[in-house]
Amino acid sequence: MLQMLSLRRVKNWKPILSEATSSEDNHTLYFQLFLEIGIIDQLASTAFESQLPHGLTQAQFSILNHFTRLGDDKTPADLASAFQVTRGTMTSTLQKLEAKGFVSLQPSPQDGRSKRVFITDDGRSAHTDALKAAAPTLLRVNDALTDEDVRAILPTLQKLRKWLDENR
Amino acid sequence: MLQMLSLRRVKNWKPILSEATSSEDNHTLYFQLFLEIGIIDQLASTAFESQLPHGLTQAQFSILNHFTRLGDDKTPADLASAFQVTRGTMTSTLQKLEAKGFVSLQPSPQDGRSKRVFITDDGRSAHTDALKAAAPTLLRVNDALTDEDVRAILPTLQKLRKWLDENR
DNA sequence: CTATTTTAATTTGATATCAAATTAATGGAG
DNA sequence: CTCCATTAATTTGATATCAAATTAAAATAG
Repeated sequence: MLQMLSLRRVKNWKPILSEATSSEDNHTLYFQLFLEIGIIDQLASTAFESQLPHGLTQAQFSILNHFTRLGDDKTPADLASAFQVTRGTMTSTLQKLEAKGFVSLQPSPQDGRSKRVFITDDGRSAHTDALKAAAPTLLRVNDALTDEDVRAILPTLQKLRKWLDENR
Repeated sequence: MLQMLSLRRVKNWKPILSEATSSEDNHTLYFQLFLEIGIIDQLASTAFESQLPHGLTQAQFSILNHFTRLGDDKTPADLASAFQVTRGTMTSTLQKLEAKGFVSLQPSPQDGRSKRVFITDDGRSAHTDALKAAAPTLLRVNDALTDEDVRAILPTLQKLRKWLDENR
């Protein structure tokens, strides 16, 4: 499937030595985009994780965050799919969260193979603590970008994210 | 690279505070920005890494890419700092690259404790192979974004990346 | 109904990474 | 010069993750 998209069939393709609109190939432009995004993600993730309370990893925080927004009562398989990790990884992450008392796992009434995962009151509280801890660091980014900067680029990033999510 | 340990794994995020103060608006705006960036990075990295030739990991490719962009003759400590990994991790990654013949490590003439890392001709060639392998996938993104979309957001992303890099 | 296939969760073995300990070399204070 | 603190790289032990194998239950085919 990917092979069908040879260079010459892609819209906006230009010969390498063309001076038409840019000194760089399209693929270089996109590579640059993903390189910037990758560096930003790495720097931001490192900063964020170092502030998480209760010994939470980002994986653990992400699950609490998911539950507070979209509700709990999910299967481990649901969560593995939502976060795009293997079920084995989700088994491990949920065991860590359960050991901390932040989620509760119960057998599924409908399916003897399955389980249902719920967030506990302590889990909700830990999630709130994490958001509070992260806020000051997030707000420091105001030294680099204005709100208008962010609002100007968010729609394009959302468009890209949705496309990547639907075309993976 | 960071796998699930990342903001980028948090899908379907929505602001908590619909009636927030401007300060709270701010932090949710920036949280949303980093979530979009994180998800994009995760999806793009997964797609990219699966196409890498020569058994290159993303960490290994990143070093070859760094050398072709910014020049080689760096110390392992320089590279560890540039990529925000520990020196132990960099030791390991460089050993893998050296085993493949893509970099060469030489004792520093100035400092008996230190080494200098160089990219080899095979390393440059592997880097080119990787870019060629990735190009078709990168260009598919043209289905989601125009070149103008990308050129419009790149300066803001660069500004953010530079600020994060200088303020970590 | 029984046998087979599929699915859910877990376990196992491998790898990438980190933090902390170790080794070796440098540089500075006396 | 000698001793001590610092620095560069590596090693070690731990953890998060993945792919593949395993176990148990459900769904399906005959």
